[in-house]
Amino acid sequence: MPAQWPTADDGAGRAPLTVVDRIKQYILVNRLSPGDPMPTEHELSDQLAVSRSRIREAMKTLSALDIVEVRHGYGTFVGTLSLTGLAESLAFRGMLTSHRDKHFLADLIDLRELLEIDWAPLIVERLDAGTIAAMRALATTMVDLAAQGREFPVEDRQFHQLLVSTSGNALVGQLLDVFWQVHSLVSETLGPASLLPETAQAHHAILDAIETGSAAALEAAIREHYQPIRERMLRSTAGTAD
Amino acid sequence: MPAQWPTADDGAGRAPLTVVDRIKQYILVNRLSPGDPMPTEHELSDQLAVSRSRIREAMKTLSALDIVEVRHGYGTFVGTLSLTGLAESLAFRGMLTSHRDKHFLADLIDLRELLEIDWAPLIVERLDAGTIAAMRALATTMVDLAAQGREFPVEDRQFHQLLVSTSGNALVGQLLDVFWQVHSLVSETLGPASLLPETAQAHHAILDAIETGSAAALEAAIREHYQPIRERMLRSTAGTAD
DNA sequence: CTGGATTTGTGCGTATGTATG
DNA sequence: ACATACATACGCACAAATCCA
Repeated sequence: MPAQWPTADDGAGRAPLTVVDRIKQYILVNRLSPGDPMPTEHELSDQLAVSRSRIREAMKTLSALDIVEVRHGYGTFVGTLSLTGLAESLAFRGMLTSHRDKHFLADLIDLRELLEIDWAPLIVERLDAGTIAAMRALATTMVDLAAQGREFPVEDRQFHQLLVSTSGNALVGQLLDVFWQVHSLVSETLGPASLLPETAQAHHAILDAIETGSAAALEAAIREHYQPIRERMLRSTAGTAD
Repeated sequence: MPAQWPTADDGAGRAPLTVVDRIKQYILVNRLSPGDPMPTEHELSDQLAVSRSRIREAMKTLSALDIVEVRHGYGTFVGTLSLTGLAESLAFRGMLTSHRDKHFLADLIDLRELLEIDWAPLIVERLDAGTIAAMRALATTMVDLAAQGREFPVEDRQFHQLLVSTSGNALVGQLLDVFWQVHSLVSETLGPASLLPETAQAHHAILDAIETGSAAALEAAIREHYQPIRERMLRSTAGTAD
């Protein structure tokens, strides 16, 4: 089946399509899936009748949104449509505004807490024993690391990923993971972590609540988990009054 | 005050910074705010010692994330850090996967409903009379348009923006607005709208519930609002079995 | 309103680095 | 080790848009 190439003028609406839009159209019309190879820059340049510079700039836009993925010296492929762009954008917003606008981090934490609590009833009902065991192991590792004064980003991130994996809503899982990344990045700029043992222990408390089978208990445990994080944030912003 | 320019080698970690990162650094170090002018491409090219093509490609990445905003023939400015990139990315994901993967739209609707319901207690408590009046006017307009068989995207979008404006959480407001845009774009590909009168009337029901002062009533009204939307989606996906 | 200056947008040629086989 | 295909990078010239005197 020959590839179909979108034209510059889009039928009815007479506004000429941008190069970015025409490349998106190409992917849609030819029903490509994530991972499928894209034409080379040279071929795109020929088929769309624009210079390679424009193709490259369009590709930069598309790869920033993970619509395409460029592999140096190899080729270009349809991207996985992940939310890396959102993570970058939010992280930068946090860095830029955390001086004067403390709302951002607070809003971010509120949203994380809110979304996890939303799934509490489903979690106590459907989280399977295997997942719980894996989370328990992560929590134990976190406590150990905290006792040594070390942080535990990988374990924490995976713990929360597993927690909402029950929801069955892929979008909320990806969103929460992005929020975790942003929170992690931005809070690094607020000085060293604090209250590590409390934070680590809170994960055990979450698992305990799940095993009681009470959604209300889980909700309370999740709220308590975010408490030391909030305190640290408030103290940091109080200290860096510019 | 002279501008500070970031160097390629970032102090400790000896991995050379990318052009994108160095431009981000420039914004951060010089404490620029959204709307502030950026150096010209030529000046960036000189100061960062890379060609203008590279600067332009980096700018494309940054403008895709709304970190900078480029105005043809005028200049480049620090962007508003909006979530337009997320909207584009999600919209494309929806277009690409809505054929074989019906989860996406369903997850999106679930998330919208969930987040609006989260704020129901706060809404019934704090939404002021002026805002309610404005929303009532929008709902009336929607019903009128629906009676004529016309759609009402602008009114619907603004209605939901006002609904969550009470939350005080700017992030959730922006996220919900993005979800609205994505939902609107993707559902266009599922054929013409249906159940317009029911959908329009549901907005009046939401306001009625708010005026009763009961969070539970509001929650129920919000759920009912999303019901015809879900039905339409299910019927569309059933009809387009590829 | 008309230039003219500034700035971004576009096109092209060429050389270099990088991955695959 | 070599050849090929591809992405990366640079520099220049000109077009188009915007602003301001």
